[in-house]
Amino acid sequence: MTDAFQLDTKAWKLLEAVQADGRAPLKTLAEAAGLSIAATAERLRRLQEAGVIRGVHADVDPAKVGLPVQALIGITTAQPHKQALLKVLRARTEVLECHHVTGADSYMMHIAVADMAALESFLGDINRWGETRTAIVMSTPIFRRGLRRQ
Amino acid sequence: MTDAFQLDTKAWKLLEAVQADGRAPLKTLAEAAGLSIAATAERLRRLQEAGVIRGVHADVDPAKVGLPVQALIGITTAQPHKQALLKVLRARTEVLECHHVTGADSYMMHIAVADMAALESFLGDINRWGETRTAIVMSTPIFRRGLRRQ
DNA sequence: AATGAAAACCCTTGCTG
DNA sequence: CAGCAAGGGTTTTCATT
Repeated sequence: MTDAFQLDTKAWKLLEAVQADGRAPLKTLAEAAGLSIAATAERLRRLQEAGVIRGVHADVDPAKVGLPVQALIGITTAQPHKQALLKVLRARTEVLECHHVTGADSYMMHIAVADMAALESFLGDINRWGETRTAIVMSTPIFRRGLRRQ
Repeated sequence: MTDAFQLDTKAWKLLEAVQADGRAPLKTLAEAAGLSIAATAERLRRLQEAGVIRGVHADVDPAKVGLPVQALIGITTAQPHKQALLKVLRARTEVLECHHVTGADSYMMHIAVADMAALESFLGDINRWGETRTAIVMSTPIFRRGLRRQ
């Protein structure tokens, strides 16, 4: 189900190229991978079908659209409340990402909000479901790095 | 410098469309935004120039390329060691993302590794720079959700 | 800023080696 | 998988508003 896909050098070069620029024309990706255009199109199609490439998405800067404050929030919730909490989190546009994790926290999430008042309000709302721990993001020195061949 | 960009309804529709499918043809994006193809291309160009769109990237599933174990790691480091630690983290392909945060932790990072042995080895290496706290990611119920109009 | 139309470029398909 | 060619789409450019 979640098995690793067999990737040769050309597949890795192709993945690196399409991670770097998802809108690059096939011609450019083909040159990067050392493949013909037709072979590149076919490989891309298969990588997507296999789920190696989950999608291609524009990355929008939260700060540029009015959400300059980011935070990482952990929340400890009792098992019976997990589903209700998740439903609430899914409904809140502030939540960029949320992981179900081992340890003291049940969930760790990454949020972006307009200002400290919005953060306070968000925390007030979710505190109903458990105790939270919040770390404000000051900067992001390593940002969503593409996967490379080990 | 990091000022919010003025976005009208059509710009938001365009952003939503290109976040949903970064490789969609201009024709499709244009229909989603209610613009002509030429106007769509021009707006996309300006959104990228302004940094609202930071890039368009293929999203590769770590599990499918041999990195099925993910973890969120916090590390507490004394100020004089921060630069050295960051240099190490940048050099390690395991690190997907790393935030400089407020609170007890200096950095919070998201990593993907091949197995528990690789996680143990990674932690052993960075423990030289400070105390770490590790949460294993069991699942990711909310994954890199695109930004929507508030 | 937006439009429509022309020109340039790109992608797909089918074929051969 | 490469190369080629034909065709149909797509993107870019540009004159116009």
